[in-house]
Amino acid sequence: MIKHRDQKQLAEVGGRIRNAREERGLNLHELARLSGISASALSLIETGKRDLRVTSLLRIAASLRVAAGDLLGNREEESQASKTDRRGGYNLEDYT
Amino acid sequence: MIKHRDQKQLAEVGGRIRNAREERGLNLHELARLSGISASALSLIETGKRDLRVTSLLRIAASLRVAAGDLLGNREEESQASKTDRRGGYNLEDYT
DNA sequence: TCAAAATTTATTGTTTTCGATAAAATCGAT
DNA sequence: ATCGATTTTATCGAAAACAATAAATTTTGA
Repeated sequence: MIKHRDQKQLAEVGGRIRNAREERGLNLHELARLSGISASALSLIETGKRDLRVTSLLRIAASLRVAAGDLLGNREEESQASKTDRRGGYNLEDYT
Repeated sequence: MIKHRDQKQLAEVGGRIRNAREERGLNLHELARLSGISASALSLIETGKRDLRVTSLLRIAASLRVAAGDLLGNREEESQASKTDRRGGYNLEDYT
């Protein structure tokens, strides 16, 4: 199952894929044939229910002729980083 | 195992991660703690031997404070698309 | 040279992606 | 309301990601 903190991001990525696909007038089966990813997997991806692999993202981007980075939301909000760290601004707390 | 046609792309992504990590003076264990991805997995990723999940890429990018799209090589060469297709420039051949 | 640090590789077990398929649900046009 | 197209959801099996750990290798610097 997908971690709660990842869901939002995956839903955003999926939404961008869906937008690009629909802008191009493709249905899931057509994108499946173009990308080599099954329509059922694409449905899960577009609805943010699956954490796809990077090469899958790259294939989808190539099929839709979109820059892969755009699907990740490249020009978006910066997460505010903690300021309590040494070593050039890095907080080496454990990941949580 | 990773498909031959994906290796080059993954190696490029891995190389960009490594560059960003080294620019920041972090070692694999430190990035592991920041990102929640083990150092051994990071080694495989940086050397292009593992097809990481999108949320892993996003966590690495956040840890390194790099735009995730930059790790995918956002400003790169365009793959020349085939010209033999209907439907607004889409070639619906099977994926191979 | 030598030793510590960093990275790579290997192993094991768990979880997840993914294709294939089919069935259920939703949507759209008539 | 109905029919067809599209999308969603579920199930199965195979392949792969991943954590944890440890061993091997490479790099670095004293």
